[in-house]
Amino acid sequence: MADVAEKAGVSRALVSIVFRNQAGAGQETRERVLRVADEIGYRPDNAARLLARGRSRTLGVMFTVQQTFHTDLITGIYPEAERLGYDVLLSGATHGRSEAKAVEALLSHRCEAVILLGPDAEPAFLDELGQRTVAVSVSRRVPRARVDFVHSAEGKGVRQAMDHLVELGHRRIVHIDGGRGPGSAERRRAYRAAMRRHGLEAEARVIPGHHTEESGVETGRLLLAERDGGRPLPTAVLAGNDRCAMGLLMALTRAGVEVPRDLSVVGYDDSHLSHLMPIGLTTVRQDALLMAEHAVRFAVERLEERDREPREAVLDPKLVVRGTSGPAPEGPCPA
Amino acid sequence: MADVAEKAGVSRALVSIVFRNQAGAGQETRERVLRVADEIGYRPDNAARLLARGRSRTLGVMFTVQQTFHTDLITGIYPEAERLGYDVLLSGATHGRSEAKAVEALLSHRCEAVILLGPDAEPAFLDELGQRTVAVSVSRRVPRARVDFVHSAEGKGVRQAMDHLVELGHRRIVHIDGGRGPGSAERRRAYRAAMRRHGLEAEARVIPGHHTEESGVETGRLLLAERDGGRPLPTAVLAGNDRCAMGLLMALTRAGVEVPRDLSVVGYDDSHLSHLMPIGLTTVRQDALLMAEHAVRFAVERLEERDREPREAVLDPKLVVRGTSGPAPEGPCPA
DNA sequence: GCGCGCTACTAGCGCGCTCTAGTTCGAGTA
DNA sequence: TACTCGAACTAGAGCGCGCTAGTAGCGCGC
Repeated sequence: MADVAEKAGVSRALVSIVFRNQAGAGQETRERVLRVADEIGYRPDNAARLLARGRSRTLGVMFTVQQTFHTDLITGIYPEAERLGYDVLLSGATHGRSEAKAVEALLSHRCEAVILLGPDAEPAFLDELGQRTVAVSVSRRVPRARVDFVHSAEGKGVRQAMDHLVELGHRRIVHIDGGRGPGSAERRRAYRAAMRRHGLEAEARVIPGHHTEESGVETGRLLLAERDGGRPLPTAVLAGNDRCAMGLLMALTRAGVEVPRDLSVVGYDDSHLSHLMPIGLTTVRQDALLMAEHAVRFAVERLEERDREPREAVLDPKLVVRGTSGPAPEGPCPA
Repeated sequence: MADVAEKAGVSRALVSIVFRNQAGAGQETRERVLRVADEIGYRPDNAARLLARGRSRTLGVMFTVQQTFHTDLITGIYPEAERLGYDVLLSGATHGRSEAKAVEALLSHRCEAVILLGPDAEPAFLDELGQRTVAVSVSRRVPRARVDFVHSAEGKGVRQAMDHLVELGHRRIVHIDGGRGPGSAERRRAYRAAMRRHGLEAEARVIPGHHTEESGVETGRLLLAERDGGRPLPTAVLAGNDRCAMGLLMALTRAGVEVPRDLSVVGYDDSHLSHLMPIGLTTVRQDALLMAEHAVRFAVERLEERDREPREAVLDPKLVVRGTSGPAPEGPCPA
């Protein structure tokens, strides 16, 4: 920077002004400074910048690598953050790199706020984080923590899916649970409520699982084993999310079960996996772009107005009917 | 930091020593400092740290959101970087956020080296980047640029796939090209060579495409239209990558073409999509973990020994036979 | 001629840390 | 006793910027 200043015949402060696009520099000087900087190959150093100005204007995003829905969200986070003048830093939680570690990395890089995509951490951890900094949780509700929250109305999504299935004549509808996964608890509750509402309480069954393909495969195996033991297959399965649904489909199709003729499957997320299936996965769409925008806006607004209370955004999901759901094997029989 | 120092009754320098785990502090003092820091809630500020020590020990990783293979790579990058004492910063290229922008973000955050996952940028850009900093390209060869390079032996992978198909009796084998995608040129070349080697030169056909599901779908439509126009379907397709293969499968299966009975499909990458298909995608596996480790090691070693020449690592891929490849419809007929 | 306001610019402190070059002190050695 | 030496600790400069408070110069109205 000093070099640029000298070569352009101005002071460092002036160079600083030019690079911050601040008023107080003549047009001519401005151009000269930029030209010289380009020649020398000077680019402002972010670390020093952050240090000097106290604020980093950087949002940290923690996500789970492999979760395709998260990449959809990230795609939406970048432009919205840029629009509001914020930088974005990504930190992935993976096998062997815990969420805590990922978040720690973000904080030590001076992120002013953290956006957590489908966090799986302890509520206590999240609350503490919320006290320490501005935090937004996407997809996972954290009851009493000081954390903004963006999610889709899980209940509504599940209800739409269930109504769709019941309308198709399904009665033996099973739900694969998402365990501690984001949204699972709400989905499970909504499933139970829907079964009750349709008078299918006796048929209700929640199979424990989680939001991975493996879980779907396992459940598939379980159901097949039960069938071989005499218990009939369910006619429809509401999976915990798309990945789980995909695993289930794989296991069933391999065993000769035809979807949707023998059994219907509904996923959740409408991650870009959904339309990959040859027949297309019927699923509940969450508007990732909109969720991302809300998350960013919440973070930024809490940043600019520090004592503001955390808020909650609930977006309406929408059932997307594709090829994996069809009439119940027994044919329609209105309950 | 000053607060911690004061409260612990030591100098700031000593606190610094403790937090850097450096020799020069008594065991007792060390514990006291850490305890006080914890009480106050002090955590060292990375920006200041970087600034002060001149080196950031941070690797930047540019990846393409949505590319599942990249997430596989990232999973491998984190632990290896940590092992070598480096921090990792992620920056995604998405729709509307160019690779240049993503890289710029990394550099301005003081990354010492950049690892580019399947970069799609101009060779000139990459070369310039290589001059400016330590850069490693994964999957994409950059002819004369000052950039390390990690990839799998595309030729070998394609050859294995082609041998597999020919062995199954296929002769009309089509290749969907990956356009400018990483590895495409090599794969195309190897496909042509394999066809020639098997005396199928006359049957060789490369359909332009790229590494996305959409491209696969389009090609599927094209082939079906051609069939309806009288030109027979190929008996096997070697797709540019897994995503393309998935799209193709979707299009074909929807139209009633049965895989692998009517047509075999082979992908490339063995991204975690591959085992999702009900019947499992036959594909060429690239060892993401190993590639990630090499990339990190290259970057670090060039960092520690600055005048070292860029290197190239070529890893052997392996054909993974799953359900989408089977005997040619006409039955085996050794060429 | 004077003060006024305005634009274009500058000096220099401080952000939170690391690091070099010390100082202090007690144990070991001749 | 006089010294060396290493371990434990400290003072203070400096990393590359942003920012506040200021100065220089100029046209303006009275």
